[in-house]
Amino acid sequence: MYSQGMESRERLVTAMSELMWERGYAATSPREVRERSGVGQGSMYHHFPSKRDLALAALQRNCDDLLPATTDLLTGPDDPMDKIAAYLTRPRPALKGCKVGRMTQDPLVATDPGLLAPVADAFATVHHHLTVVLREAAERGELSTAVDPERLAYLLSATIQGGYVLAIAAQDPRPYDDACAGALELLRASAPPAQRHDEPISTTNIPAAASASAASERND
Amino acid sequence: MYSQGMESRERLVTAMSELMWERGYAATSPREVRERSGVGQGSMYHHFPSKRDLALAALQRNCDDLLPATTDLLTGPDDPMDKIAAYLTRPRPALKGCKVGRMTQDPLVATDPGLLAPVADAFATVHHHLTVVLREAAERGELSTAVDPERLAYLLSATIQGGYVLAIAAQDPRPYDDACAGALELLRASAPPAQRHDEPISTTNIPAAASASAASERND
DNA sequence: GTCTATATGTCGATAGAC
DNA sequence: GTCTATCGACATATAGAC
Repeated sequence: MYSQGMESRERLVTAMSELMWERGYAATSPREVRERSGVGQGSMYHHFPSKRDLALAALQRNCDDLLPATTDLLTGPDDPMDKIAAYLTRPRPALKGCKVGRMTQDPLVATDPGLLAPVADAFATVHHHLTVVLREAAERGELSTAVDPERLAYLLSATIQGGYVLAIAAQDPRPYDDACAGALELLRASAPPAQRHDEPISTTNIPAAASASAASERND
Repeated sequence: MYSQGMESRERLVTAMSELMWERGYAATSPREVRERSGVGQGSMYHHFPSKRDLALAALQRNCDDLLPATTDLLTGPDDPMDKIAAYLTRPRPALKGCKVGRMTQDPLVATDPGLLAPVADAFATVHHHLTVVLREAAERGELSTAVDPERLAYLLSATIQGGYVLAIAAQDPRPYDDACAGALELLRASAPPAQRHDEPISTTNIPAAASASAASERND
């Protein structure tokens, strides 16, 4: 139930949004949406002729919720490697998974091009920005020029998405935090020796990732 | 429908196994299992008192199907970095996803410790073997000693699992192939200069990953 | 072990009054 | 725009004969 001032349509999208994150698309029923939103059966089908229409609006909403923060960060004025580090260590809900990425594992979404489109667009946008920043970092000698920035960009997105999978399997955010921390350290370790300004090579006393995943509720 | 010689119980597990991969647990109905297995209603509930019991058997089966190949590879006699390379470039069904990892995205599985256990065990086993091999590689100077092998092991598993997410979103195996290829190249690029015996540093003419994901049907 | 019949609930949607 | 009533189909079993 949400505040009375919120319009029905808005409440429906918000409820569907949350439920798709918590349970996925196929597993979310109109009844649950009605109950959580406090909107009646008639109103619901007035605003959205089918469950799929509501899901499309909710999916779009979830993408719009997550993308701007990432885009702003990656296109900001900071040093490229600092932006990569910030992207990889930003707090994320490791045990809840990604509002957007999770949708790819729902067969009803993955086989429906219309529903998959916003998800594909979101990942394509992140990939583009990551590629640009990684290329800049390589040009400054802050990471290896032996690996294609496009590939590295896919690697970083995959690390985050796969980190969720490992964390949920283990019911522990650590695999997520470790995967992201490992990616960042490996990027830095690949930098040409002249430019390396991080810690001396050592296998002991590696600081913990300070469980970035525990804190906030950002995502992709 | 499967061969007549197959026992009912076996046919049920096989059908459930396939359907859980294709559609997930929540979205698979007893009716579909009956139809695909050709086993009648009575027989089904004779062998498995509930859908969950059948799912547990199918999940166990999927883990048993995938683990041995990985374990054999990683504990084999080859050079550590060769084993890592083989693990990362092994053909996998990028657009179908992982039979085991996919289960973490099904809310009904993720919130049921009994169902999640075989999944958690499978990932823990892979993580253990990867850690051992990565540590060996680091000791031989074939990759950076600046990154904890445990973290790298999580990174590699996450790369594969996240690669599936990106490939399905894009409906194209390339993000999967690129993420894995990028991880391997980055590992190699991180090796101390003395031991690097791969290609000279260059940003052009990087060979394609030869779409490993298209070929076979191995998975995790 | 396998079969057919039956049961109870929910899904996703439609109808039509207000 | 919102309400209540209703619908046919399917989900997840259970009952009980063979």
